[in-house]
Amino acid sequence: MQTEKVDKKEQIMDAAQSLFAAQGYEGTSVRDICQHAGVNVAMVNYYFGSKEGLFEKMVEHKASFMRGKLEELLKDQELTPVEKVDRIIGIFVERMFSHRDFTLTVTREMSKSKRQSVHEMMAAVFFRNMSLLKQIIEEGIRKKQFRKVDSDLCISTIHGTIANLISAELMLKMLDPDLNRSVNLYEDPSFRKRVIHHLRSVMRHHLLKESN
Amino acid sequence: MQTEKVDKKEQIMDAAQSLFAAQGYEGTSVRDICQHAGVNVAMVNYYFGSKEGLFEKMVEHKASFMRGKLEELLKDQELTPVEKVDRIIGIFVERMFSHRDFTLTVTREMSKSKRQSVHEMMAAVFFRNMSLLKQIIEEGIRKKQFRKVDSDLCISTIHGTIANLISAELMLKMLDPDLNRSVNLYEDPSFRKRVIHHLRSVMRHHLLKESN
Amino acid sequence: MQTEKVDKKEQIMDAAQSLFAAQGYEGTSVRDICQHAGVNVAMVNYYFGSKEGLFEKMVEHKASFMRGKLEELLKDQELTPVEKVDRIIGIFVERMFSHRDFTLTVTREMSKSKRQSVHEMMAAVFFRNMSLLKQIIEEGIRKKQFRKVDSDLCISTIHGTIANLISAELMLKMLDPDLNRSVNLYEDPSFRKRVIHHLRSVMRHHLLKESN
Amino acid sequence: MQTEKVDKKEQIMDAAQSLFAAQGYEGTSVRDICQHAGVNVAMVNYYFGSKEGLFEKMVEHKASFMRGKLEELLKDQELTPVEKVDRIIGIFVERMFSHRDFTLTVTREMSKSKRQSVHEMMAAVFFRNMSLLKQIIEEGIRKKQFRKVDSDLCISTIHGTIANLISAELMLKMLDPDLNRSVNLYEDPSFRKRVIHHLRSVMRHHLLKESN
DNA sequence: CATGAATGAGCATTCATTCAT
DNA sequence: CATGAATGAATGCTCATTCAT
Repeated sequence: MQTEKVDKKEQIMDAAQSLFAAQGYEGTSVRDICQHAGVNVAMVNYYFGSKEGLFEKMVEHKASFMRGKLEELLKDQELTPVEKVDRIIGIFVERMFSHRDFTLTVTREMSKSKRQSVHEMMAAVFFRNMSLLKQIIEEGIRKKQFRKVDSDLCISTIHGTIANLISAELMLKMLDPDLNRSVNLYEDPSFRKRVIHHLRSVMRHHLLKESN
Repeated sequence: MQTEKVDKKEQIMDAAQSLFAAQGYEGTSVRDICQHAGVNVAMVNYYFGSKEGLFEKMVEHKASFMRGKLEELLKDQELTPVEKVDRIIGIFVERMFSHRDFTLTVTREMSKSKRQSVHEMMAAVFFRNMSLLKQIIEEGIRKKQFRKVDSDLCISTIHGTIANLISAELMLKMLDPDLNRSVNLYEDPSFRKRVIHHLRSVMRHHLLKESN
Repeated sequence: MQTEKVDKKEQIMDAAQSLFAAQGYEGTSVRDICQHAGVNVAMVNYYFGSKEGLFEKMVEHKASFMRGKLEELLKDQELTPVEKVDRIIGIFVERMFSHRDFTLTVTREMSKSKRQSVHEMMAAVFFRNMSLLKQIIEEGIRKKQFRKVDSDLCISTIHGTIANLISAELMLKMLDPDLNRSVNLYEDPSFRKRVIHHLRSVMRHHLLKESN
Repeated sequence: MQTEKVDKKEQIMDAAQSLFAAQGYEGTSVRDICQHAGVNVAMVNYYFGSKEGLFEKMVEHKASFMRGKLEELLKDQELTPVEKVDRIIGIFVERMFSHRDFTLTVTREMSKSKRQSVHEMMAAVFFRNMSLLKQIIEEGIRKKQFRKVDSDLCISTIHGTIANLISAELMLKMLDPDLNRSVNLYEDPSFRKRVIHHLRSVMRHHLLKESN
């Protein structure tokens, strides 16, 4: 079946994504992935050529969710720069939380020197999204609506805050024991709201010449 | 003899730290570490019991640099809360940049489900420092000098920004090509100043009721 | 359709022959063969039952070139024994050089203990040709034209010399660097002539009671 | 123990030699070799780096028996060229028969294109011995004791005859059923004598201007 | 306290083959 | 008669660890 085939490849990529997130790339064996995906060990090499090929294809496939909306945002003439930043923060939090396995994996593997090509591919995927944010901030500065902030480091602040919340779940729950109430913190709408509100507040205070 | 032993242990931990940072925990073999440290393969198990034991001891040993100064800071009655935050940002940037191998490793391995005990130990190490920062922020709120901000998420913003700068070096250099000039970005004093200034500015705008 | 099938079978056997010669039986994968033959992986098992079946069928099919002329030679009453030996040497050199891939493969695989049936089949193929040569030599001895030579070992000398030239090409070119001039040594008529002349000379001196 | 260590390496090389001879290089697995040698699978990689490394080291180690005596022979001023050839034939037959596993393996693997370095190493090993024989024949020609024969092809005749007898044992026994009497043909002194006598006779008739 | 040798489990990958269509 | 997908066993090799000294 056509659908069957697609399913197997996707099953493998799904299993890979969650196992890579939980155990890291090297900490996850192909056997592990195939067992979770319910397919034969040889299928990974049959479909993806190698474990590394699977990783690359998985990143490419899963990264697609990030593309699209951001470009529209940039072109929208109706929105003010601060509204754009507000929206971009919302999109980032929603997407990175929804795809936290992917976020975790990419964040972690991006800083390794092994597998240079994968490394660069991931940097490029992120770079694309991040440079849009940079353009929006610089647009705000040009329009004199924003202070002359360090746009590159603003990106690290936004992205770093969200990534940190995902990777340091345990520490976060030690700091705020209330968070243990949520069965799944990142799917809890009130937590998402809290994070979005915090980040928007931080950025508004930082970017706008007169704080609200 | 006594010093010899200590040296070898330290050599192993040094080699482990930099290799774990570059290749990850599972991506680094005990043989690799021992070869870099110039010691016999059996030494790791001899001294540390296991590879995992080495990791744990290495984290404990290398984490010591984080302790000390922060407690003094909290007790210092002369400093205002905002001055404390400024100082703490300076300390964090300097230390995390100086010990970026350690930061990278801990950030990455902290989010793995395997090796639960290590996981918890690392969270505890970080928690200790982070909760001091939290106390300072809440002290500022109590003294009506700060807005009623989300202190837990402020910690993620500070820590996440710095960690992001360390782990996403490649993407950062794609955003700001000027950074390629530095041979070693994280040792470059002007870059450190830039980061500290950005973070202090972000936090001051966010925390203080009237922006400077 | 009918021709298509035959073509595909032959394509597979052709690819198999040259790959087995270059890499050995075990060193060549069914996928390799099918890729070179431009057919589906499953075709080998479909047509030949198994890789071993392909090997057997290929040997049988390719061995046909050896049959035919030799029987006529034996029956020819006009030719003297020494003329028959001369001719047989010519035929062997021409054929073994022209089909050096086959010669190489058979020579190599004949001495393996695995795949007993293949082993015996190949020995039988060769035995058939070699026993004709033996009969001719013994005819010469009977007719008192030849010395009482060791006919079995004469066969090894003729066959072994030619086979050695094919399998030790590299060493041969080290001994006589002039041979590097030929792009394809075994297709070079002057080299063939040289080998035929050498072998005829060796055998004439050995067989004939008075050397020419 | 010092002796123990040497023993294990040698045990592995011994097992490798006989299995490579029986099944070919690719047809023999490292597990197979280690099982026969009574050692752990990892020892091959520990001692020899890889299967290929084992092959190379084994060839180098086992080839040593060929060196030594031949050089002495060349220098011996007392012996006439024909006596030298007689002796060299005796030495070759004795050694190649005694080390028929090695002979078989090298003959077979020498003609493969994979593993180029091994290929060249083996050609060099053989070349060394064969070029000595060439020098002796050319010395005989220079001294007008031999005909102007093709010295390069004479080498193929001598080496090829012996190699053929080793690799085509089955066909040989079909030609001369008497040979089935010997439990181990190649260790049977009468067969060795027969082969030596044949080859000396062939070469004497071919080389000497007046046949005996 | 130190080490080279050794181990067995596990790794990613490839194999010849078979299956469903 | 033909095929792309799938399989389980085997491949060479590396791993963290242990052992004998």
